[in-house]
Amino acid sequence: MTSMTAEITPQPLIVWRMLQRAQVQITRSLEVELLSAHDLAPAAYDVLLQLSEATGRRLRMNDLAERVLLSRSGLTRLIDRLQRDGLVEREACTSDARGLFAVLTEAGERRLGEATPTYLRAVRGQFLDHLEEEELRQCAAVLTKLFARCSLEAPSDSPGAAGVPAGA
Amino acid sequence: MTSMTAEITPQPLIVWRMLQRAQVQITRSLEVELLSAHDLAPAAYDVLLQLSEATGRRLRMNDLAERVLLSRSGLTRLIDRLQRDGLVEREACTSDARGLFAVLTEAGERRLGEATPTYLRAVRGQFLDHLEEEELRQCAAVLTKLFARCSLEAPSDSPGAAGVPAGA
DNA sequence: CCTAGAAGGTTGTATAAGCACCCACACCTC
DNA sequence: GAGGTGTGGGTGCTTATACAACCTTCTAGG
Repeated sequence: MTSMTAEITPQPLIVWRMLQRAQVQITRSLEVELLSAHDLAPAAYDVLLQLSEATGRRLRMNDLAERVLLSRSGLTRLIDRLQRDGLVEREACTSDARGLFAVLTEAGERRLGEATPTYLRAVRGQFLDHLEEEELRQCAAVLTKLFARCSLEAPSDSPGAAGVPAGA
Repeated sequence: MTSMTAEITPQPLIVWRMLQRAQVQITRSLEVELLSAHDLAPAAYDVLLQLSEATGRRLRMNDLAERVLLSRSGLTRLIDRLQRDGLVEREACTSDARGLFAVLTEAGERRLGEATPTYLRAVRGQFLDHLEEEELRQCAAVLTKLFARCSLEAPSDSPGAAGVPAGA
């Protein structure tokens, strides 16, 4: 059993450790698939996805950086790469000369479309498929609670965020 | 349901996205605390922790790399840094001249001891404290299931891992 | 207006991590 | 016991990311 001397890892801590490992391993497997099949890093996929969901398929750099949890400089470089590959473009913001939009291109949309089945397959295969509906609901509840109670920023489409009237 | 136009992100997917964000944000906050208070990156903390839990306070490089989910070269460099700071030492393996042990030093143990309250405070404050016992149990159950059913490698002290006969 | 300061983005630089490759030793077969 | 294969670990190089400093433009106050 886990105890026999002083208990170094109290039970709740183990949950944290498991969570960490699970997340890392799932993410890594996702990364491998996405990279090998579509030459797309997870962060890049995330950018394309966020853009595709945004109105006008465009987002201000700053806004986008927050959504994908990247520093602004990190996003600058990521967009550089995506632009080089023709998946996004930068477009000036007419109402604020400092501002720039990252805009999803046709090619970017296509690439996102190609990659999405891979993405879904990976996430389901490593995660979602192994949970019952009930368990999934529990996860959702727990996570929602965390976002509400910690200072965590919820994803734009989670319950508690704008466009999703929770109980609907 | 969540829909109102075409639902781009089916409900289960949202769980995944929330999980990702939560994990990243918690980890980041943990990193900030650990770095600012103890000049210890999370990976470094993890290494010290694993060593402290190992018998003889030592682990083979390869073994350690697996436990902290780092590539071998990544671990080589991390141990380099920790060794430079006097927190671990390398020690030859008598039974296999190729092998090396990473060994926790006194200083490393001390540093781990200092950092642990910070670590615990962060994990609890961002995560554990916000969940009821019941929710925690649900999380544990879900994660355990994942480790069992996916090809994920469980942490050494989780249920399902070696020295831990689940029900004990 | 003109200036002070804040905000949006990019650039310089540092760091951690991974992959591919390399060397030394171990094991196995003959 | 000599050669081939595999394993443990380290090195060279590339990459993604962060932080800090920077430039430009916007906004407020005088």
